[in-house]
Amino acid sequence: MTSTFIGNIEARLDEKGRMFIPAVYRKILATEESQRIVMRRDTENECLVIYPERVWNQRVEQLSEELDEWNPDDQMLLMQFVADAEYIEPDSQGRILLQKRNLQQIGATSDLLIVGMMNRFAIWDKQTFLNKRIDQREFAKTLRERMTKK
Amino acid sequence: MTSTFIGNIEARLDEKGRMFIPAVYRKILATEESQRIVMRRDTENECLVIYPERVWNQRVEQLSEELDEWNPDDQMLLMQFVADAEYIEPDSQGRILLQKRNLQQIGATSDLLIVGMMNRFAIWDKQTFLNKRIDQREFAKTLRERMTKK
DNA sequence: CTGATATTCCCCACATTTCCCCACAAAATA
DNA sequence: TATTTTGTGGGGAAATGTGGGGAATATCAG
Repeated sequence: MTSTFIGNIEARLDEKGRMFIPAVYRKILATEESQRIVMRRDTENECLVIYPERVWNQRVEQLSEELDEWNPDDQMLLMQFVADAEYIEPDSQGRILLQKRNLQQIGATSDLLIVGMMNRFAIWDKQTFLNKRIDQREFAKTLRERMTKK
Repeated sequence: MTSTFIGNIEARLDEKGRMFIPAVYRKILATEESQRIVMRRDTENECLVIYPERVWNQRVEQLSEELDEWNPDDQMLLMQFVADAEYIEPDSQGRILLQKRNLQQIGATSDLLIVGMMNRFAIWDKQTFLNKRIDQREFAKTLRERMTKK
């Protein structure tokens, strides 16, 4: 059983638009069969999601199975999902270069936050994430209510 | 049948922010298949919870099953649960390094208390725990009422 | 086609953090 | 009292995260 991406790690965007992938995450990526990773803006939130290739493939497959191959609307959905994704490759220091349009999509300043999501992880502008966060007490309450057996 | 985490043990935080895991607990951890452990602030109280990886995985799975994969609110809950956790690794002496933000979350002074919770255990600031404790008589009464068959 | 400009990416340098290791104190056990 | 186990405290090497120079490559206007 291998580790998963958990936790949140502060990261800085340098002048050249580069961001390091935390060593903890790099180690997990290194255990993957394929070293390639895929980045896509999240469908729900203002953040970028990074998938190990295997996980990306699973996700696309899941969508393909669920959506109708001969329904044009469904196919448009699938196409758009794929069209906004791209392979990215870390440099020799383990940093990735973020494009201006990607940065724009998440309203990036130079303070970013890398957030684990088990089989993948997300890049947020730090402040955006903090604003989005449910406050601790509220979080506990919602979770409690949601999980308590009726 | 393996032992569980019970009891409460005083622990000190050293200059570098390290805290030893009591030998009793280390022995229990050693019986786990995976040596990895996960730490997360507790959702309900001002303390840090330490899970053997197996127990952590169970918990996440439990949440995943209960929550809806395509409901954004549910996903936010799950993400926040995962985002506040981290793998921690004891050093060769069996100590763990606590980050400043973790210490802050529990209002840690240098006197801590390690409290068993069966399949996991918690780290409290000693004074915080003592304040939180239900007094003995009250405790007996509540327990009696709660357990008495109606 | 050519030169100017921007982009990408390799490399080196350095500050900071983490963690390995040793030494020893304190407590438990024999 | 001897001996093992457990807990405490640093020194310093190694890993990690930053930053930037500059070569190679791509982009583009004239």
